Parts: sequence; C-alpha cells; structure tokens
Amino acid sequence: MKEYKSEKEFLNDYDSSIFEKLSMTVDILIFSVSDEIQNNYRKLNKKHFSVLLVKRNNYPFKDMWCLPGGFVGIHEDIEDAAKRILSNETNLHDIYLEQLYTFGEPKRDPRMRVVSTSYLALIDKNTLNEQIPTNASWFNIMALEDKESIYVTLDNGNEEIKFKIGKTLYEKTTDRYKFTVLENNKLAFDHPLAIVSGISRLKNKLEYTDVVFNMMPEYFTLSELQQVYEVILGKKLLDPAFRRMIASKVEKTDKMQTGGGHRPSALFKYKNNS
Amino acid sequence: MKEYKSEKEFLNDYDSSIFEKLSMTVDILIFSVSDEIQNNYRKLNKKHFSVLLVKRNNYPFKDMWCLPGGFVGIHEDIEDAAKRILSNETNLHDIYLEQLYTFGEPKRDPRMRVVSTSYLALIDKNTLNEQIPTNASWFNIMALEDKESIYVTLDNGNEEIKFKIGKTLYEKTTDRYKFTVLENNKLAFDHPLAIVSGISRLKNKLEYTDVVFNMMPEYFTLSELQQVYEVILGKKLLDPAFRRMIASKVEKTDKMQTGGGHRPSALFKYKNNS
DNA sequence: TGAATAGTGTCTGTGAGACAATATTAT
DNA sequence: ATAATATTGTCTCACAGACACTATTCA
Repeated sequence: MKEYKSEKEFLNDYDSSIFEKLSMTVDILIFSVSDEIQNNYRKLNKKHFSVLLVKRNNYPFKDMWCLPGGFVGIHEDIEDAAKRILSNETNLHDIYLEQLYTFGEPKRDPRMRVVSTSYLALIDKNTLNEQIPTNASWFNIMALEDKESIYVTLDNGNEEIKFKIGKTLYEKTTDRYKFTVLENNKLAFDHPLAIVSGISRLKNKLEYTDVVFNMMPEYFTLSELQQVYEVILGKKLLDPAFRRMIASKVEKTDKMQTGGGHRPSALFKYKNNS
Repeated sequence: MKEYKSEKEFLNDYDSSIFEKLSMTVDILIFSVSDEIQNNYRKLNKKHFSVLLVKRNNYPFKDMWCLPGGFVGIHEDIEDAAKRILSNETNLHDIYLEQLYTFGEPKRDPRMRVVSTSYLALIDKNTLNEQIPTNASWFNIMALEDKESIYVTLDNGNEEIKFKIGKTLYEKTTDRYKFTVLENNKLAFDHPLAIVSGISRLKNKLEYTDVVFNMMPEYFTLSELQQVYEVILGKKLLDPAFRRMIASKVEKTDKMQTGGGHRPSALFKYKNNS
C-alpha cells in the first residue's frame, strides 16, 4: 500500500470505484386528516386519518400503489431530496418533515440494490386546494392491532388496499418488534412496513409533542382537535382530560364557529410557548 | 420509451446504471458504563458513561478518532453490516442494536459521496474482558448543555477530545434542533453529530424503556443501577423516587454484596414482565 | 322542543418530589 | 465509634380517569 504524506495527496489519488456502489431513494409518508361530510346538519364532519399514495405507471410493481418517492441525486442531500419530492407532490414548502427509518434489505427492490430512507411529513389538507398530481390519491387509514399482527385498510373511496403485518418481539427491554409483511396485494416494495412504522411513530409523537398542529388549520375548535387525536390514536378520549392536557398549548380567540344546530364553539389557535 | 408486457420482461432489460450510484457505510455508537476504582475502601466505584472509538490509521482523517464503522457490502443488509462491525470490534453477538439516523449530507466524506446510517449499541463491559482491538479505546463522556450549545469532552485517560455543537431550533412543535459542529479537532467526519444524537436518543429511551439493563451485569445493586441512570442523564436522582420507579422492573435475589465498609446491599436482577 | 355539541365541576386514586429517619457494615 | 452506603416511611402536590352536570344553538 502506498504511503501518503498528506490528506490532499491521498484524496487526489483516491479511486472511489473499489467498493461496489448502490442506489438510494427517499420515500415520504405524507399524513393528513380528511373530513367526511355528514348528511345530518347537526353532526360534525367525521375526521379520517389519511395518507397520500401514488399509482405506479411503470415497472416494477406497475399499477400498484406506493409512497411518493424517488432517487437521491449524486450531489443531493437526502433531506433535500425528500423536500423536492414533497413539493412535487403537493406544491407545498416549509412542511413538517422528519426522518423515519432507513430500509436496507438487499432484495427490497427487484431491479437492483436500493437503500431507501423514509420520511414522515404532516400537512394540513386545507392549505392544499387539491393540488395533487392526477396519479396521486388520499387514502383513509384504518388500523387494527392485536398481539401478533397489525391489520391495515386504506380506502380512497374508490379502491381498497388491505395488508397484514406480523409482529415478532425481537428485543425485550424496549418493546421493539420486527415487522413482516404477511398479506399484501396492492402496495409496492416494502411500503407496508414504512406505513406501519410511520403510523407508530406519529402515535408516539402525538403523546409527547405538539406535532398535531402541523395537521391543523390556523383556527380550530377543541372538538376538532380532539377528533384528530382520536382518529390517529384509534381511541376515544375523555373531554375534560383532553381539554386539561391541551389547555397550555392553545390560545382561545374571539372567533366562534356557529351554524351547526348546536352550541357554537370557540375557535382556538396554537400557542407557541417559546 | 419501450412498452413492457410483464414485470419479468422489464427486469431482464433493466439497466441499473442510469442513475449515478453512491457508497454506504454504517457507524456504530457503542455505549457502555465504566467503573473508576476509588482509593477509599468505603466508597463505591464511580461510574462513567463511555463510548468506544477507533483511531484511524489511514487517510482521510488519518490519526483522528472515529466511530467503529465500515462500508456496506453490495449484497449485505445494512443491519447485518452493523452486526458484522460490532462483532469485529467487541467479539460479542446478540447485542442491543438500534438504528439511529442516516446522515446524507453530500460533502460529509471528502473522498466521494457516502451516506452513512448510524446505529446505537449497548453493552455490558463486564462481559467484554477487554477484548477490543488495539486501535480502539473507551472514552468517558462528559456532556454539558445550555440553550445554544452542547459541550462534549471525551477522555480515555490518555487523550482528551473536546467538541462543541450548536443547536438551532428548526421545528417549533416538537423540540427538534438542527445540530452543527462548531468546534472539533480530533473526531473524523460528522461523528460529533452522531455522538450527540446517540446520547440524546439514549437519554430519552432510559426514561420510558428498560434499555438500561443491556448495560448491566446479571446481578447488580440498586445503587449501581441508579448511578448508571445518573451518569447517562447527567443529574442526581432521589433514592426513594428511583426505587419506586424501578421496583416493578427488578427482582430481588438472595445474594448480597458485602465487603464495602458499609451496609451490604441486596443484589437484584432484571425482571422480564412479558 | 330536542338533538347534538360545547364546556365545567369535582371526586378519587396514583405517583413523583422532598425530606427525614433507621439499618448495617469494615476499619 | 464513624464514615459510607442501604433502605424505608410519609407528607404533599400535581395530575389523569371517571362521571355528572350545565350551556347553547337551529331546524
């Protein structure tokens, strides 16, 4: 092996082809909350937790659904790649974006070796004005979980995607599970895994941070906010407890929401305590 | 663009060279706790939180310290790569290992584009029998934090590594900071960032999981366990509160630890409630 | 008027913070 | 005896779960 006298000399001489290289992609879990309009004038709109998927029109996995994603440029920061794809899909900038997990199983892409870093993005659909590409669609998420499995149904009103994930405890001191795709017919790659990881991360973050406000409009009622918590966590919350928990994070405004055939609600906004 | 009739036909024809590829490495934060023997026969050994570093004997960053790491093989799962490196460094298998973060800044390696996924590993040094390579060394970690910066000193008894990380809040709803290396003279690559991310993750996990037991021998006293919490969290805990918190996670054994010039202590072991 | 939502009051139990007190060993 | 650690008792306060109650709107 040649002896180098300086870092500069070493770098000039460096042959980067001695290790076989691979491709990288980023995939983005864009989560939001959708309103389902009710026919009863008294009732509030029903909220759904939803994720944005894209229909593939090329091989591999042609005609299946997948997460918005794409290759990382050779001189592009991976987070910048995520932002690029996010703004391609939604025309939105300055969106909540958080790195989730890097999937590096060698056979996850049938074409070649591709490592993929997944990101979690949260948006308020109200700011979107339905500016999504024609091949993209919002799917409502329904997830059920028992000891061994997670059952997920995604529904865009037109098409239903179902998959099942197996959980095996693989580390006893934390409650970490290894996820395996047991059933899946309509989702490309290992994206079922990314989706359940993303849901799980978001549920946790709801409990100890203020992330939820990234999915809310500027003004909202506490009932709406509570419903968002409920659809993501998948359980009902008690009103007084919820209001106590949220009280320090929100600020009451002069505005009221009226017209619902029931007592009007005060509108609140996020209070940034910092 | 050619029209393919099946996925198989498409894959046979696929030319993977159309995207420029890159290299991937994994870096591992191997954390443990070290005992500093006291000269006063009455006193307990002082515990230190420590990390394993490796001295580089090649360019780039020749003679600087870095995290144990290496390139990911073209057909190797990234987690398997982490396990391979971990067992190279410690001769240990079945170690606690958790993916931390993927660093994908384009200029982080001066040689070429390298994306690196960092992993967190926890070991009990007692099982190690000092079986580490000659170019590796345990460094005690001292970290101080204020509003804008984190000051870290690493010390292996022989050499002292100091670096300073700047924190800028870049997302208001969670308390996520963007870290920047402000001062650093002895650590290679962006490893100061990986180290502070790892410390931060471990601190959080201590609070809501049982990870700590991965750094403990089978039998331990509650004072030892408390000290481990204290050195990692960087703060003193109140004895009664600590004992109440830990009570459900441990099991008292018949064994006692004697010989310390003070009241002997019961030995406990981890109780796996599952 | 009544269905539906908005918002508050309060009891209870759990658990953490704080401090005090007691117990046990080797030199 | 004494320094050092081990272990427990208990008071207080904050807060979450649970349930009951009151308030307000519009067809």
